[in-house]
Formats: sequence, C-alpha cells, structure tokens
Amino acid sequence: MNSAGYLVNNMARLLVEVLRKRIAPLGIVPGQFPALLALWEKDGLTQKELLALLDIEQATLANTLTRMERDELITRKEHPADARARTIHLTDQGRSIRDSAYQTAMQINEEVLADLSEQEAHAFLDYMRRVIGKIKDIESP
Amino acid sequence: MNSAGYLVNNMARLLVEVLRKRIAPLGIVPGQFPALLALWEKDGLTQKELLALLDIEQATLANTLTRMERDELITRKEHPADARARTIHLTDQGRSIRDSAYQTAMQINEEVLADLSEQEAHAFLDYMRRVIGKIKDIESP
DNA sequence: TAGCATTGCATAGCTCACTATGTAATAGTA
DNA sequence: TACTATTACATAGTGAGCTATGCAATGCTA
Repeated sequence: MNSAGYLVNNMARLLVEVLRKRIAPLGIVPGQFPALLALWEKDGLTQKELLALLDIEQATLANTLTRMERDELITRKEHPADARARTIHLTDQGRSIRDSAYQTAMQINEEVLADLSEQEAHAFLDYMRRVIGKIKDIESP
Repeated sequence: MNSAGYLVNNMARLLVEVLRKRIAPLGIVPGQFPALLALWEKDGLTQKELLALLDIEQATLANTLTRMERDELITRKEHPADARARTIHLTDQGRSIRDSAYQTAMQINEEVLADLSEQEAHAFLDYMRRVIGKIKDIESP
C-alpha cells in the first residue's frame, strides 16, 4: 500500500472529497469545476471548444454539462451558424459563485501543501507534471 | 490548470487507465486490485476484516466484492460462527493471476517514475504521504 | 448535385467512488 | 427473558470517469 499508484489514487480521492464538502454550499460539485473555470474565463463556447480546454472525454463533458444545466449553472443555446453545435452560457447563478469558488479552491491547495516547504511544494508540483508527461507518452508511441 | 488539486486528479485518472489496460488481459479491473492484494496475503477474511485493510467505504467494498464474485475471482461462504458475516475466498482463477498482477503493477510504478531520479522519486512518495496525512487531518479535529 | 465522409453532440452501459438507509443477526441490559 | 442497541452486510441513488455507438447536420467530391 505504498506504491506510487496507490498513493496517487488515495490522495486524489481524499482531495476530491474535501473539495466536494467545501463547494457544496455553492451548489456545485467537483466535476463541474474545470468547466466552470473555463467558462468564467470565456463564456459562450461550444462544447467542442470547451472540450479542447479540458482533459476529459467528450462524453464525460456532455454528461457534466447536462447536470450543470439541470442545476441551473448554464444554459445551452443553438449555435447561430451550425445546427449541430450549441453554445454554452453561464447563468447568473453560475457567474455569481465565481469568486467564492476560486477562493475555496486556492484555500484547499494552500492547506494541503501547508506541511511542505515552499521548495518542497514547488518540487512536488514539478514531479507531478513530469509524471503526467511520462504517463501520457507511455501509451502513445 | 496547474493547481495541486488539478494535477493530482489528472495524474490519478491517467494512471488508473494505464493500469486498466495492462491488467485487462488478466480479467480484472483497477478497483479489484486492493482487495486482491489483501486476499493474496490472507485468504478467508470477512468483509469487515478486509475493509480494515483498505481505504475505501464499506458500501464500495461490498459492491466491488459482488463484481469480483460475478467475475469468478472470489466466492463467499457463510461464516461458521456469525450468520451475519461471510468469509471471502479466492477462486483458483483469482489465485492464479497473482504473480502477473503484481508484476504489472510494479512495472507501471517503475515506468511512470522513470523520469525522476532515485532521490526525486523518493521525495515524491514522501511528499504524497505527507499531503495525504495533511488532508486526513484537515477534516477531522 | 447526389452521395459519402466527417463532425458535433447525445446516449447507453460500464466501473468505482461516495452517502444514506435497510435488514438481518448478535450482543447487551433492565 | 424481552427489548433495545449494535454489528455485518446489502441496496439505492448520485457523481464522474471511460468506451462504444447513434444521429443529424455539415462538408467534400466525383
């Protein structure tokens, strides 16, 4: 129970549950976070454009967007030029939680790294990026 | 998209998909791995005993065990002394994949850490353990 | 321009995590 | 001993990821 894989998985699960608890009052769930971050930056994207900004599969995003629509965080409008596509727009609700959500996320990041020195935290992020890079080219020639 | 939380989550998802692909030929899936590891160590545990060895919730384990039974990796027998409990036993199939599974997991761990030096890899695991420890006491006084 | 290929998105079905709750069986106690 | 509490496990329902597949609209080309 000390392998890298086990630790990574365990850490991710614990983290997502912390995030879930902290953002629950805002009426959002962890899976909606990446899409919200992107939409706070730029509203009115199509699903395809949004997808290009996120590291998830198209089907996962489609389902997440459906839940976000149900939760009244976004609306989807028909694309003016392409009837297959729809543009995605934040509701007032979706827009209004931006600052609190950002703050919550930053706060959690700070807290969980608090036992590492600045250098250690920096190294930790660097290692993760390198490991992610490595995993990505393991299963792609 | 460079926060610790995002990186951890991304890394975990990538890793689990690598594991999934590599162990598919053995007829198992990533969620079954921790339970298998424990049962390879000691067969015939009750669900409660197994649960104590794993970092998942009871309901998650119950569902995982049901899938493992369906996949003919384990069988469940009535407990000799307590009719509420059942003991969990590996099938021949479940037992036979042990070495290949171990090897696959170790191989992946090695590969994904291959771009880190020995010291870096060691530090990386250490940081993860510390972060995990920190997260655990964030939401418990 | 008719037909085929591609594209954008949705849906189905799976895993695997969670919380909440139900159901027996066992244990403890008035 | 008859209740009540606790325990062991199962089930229901949700989120969030995945692959595979479907469907309609668009684009390309013979």
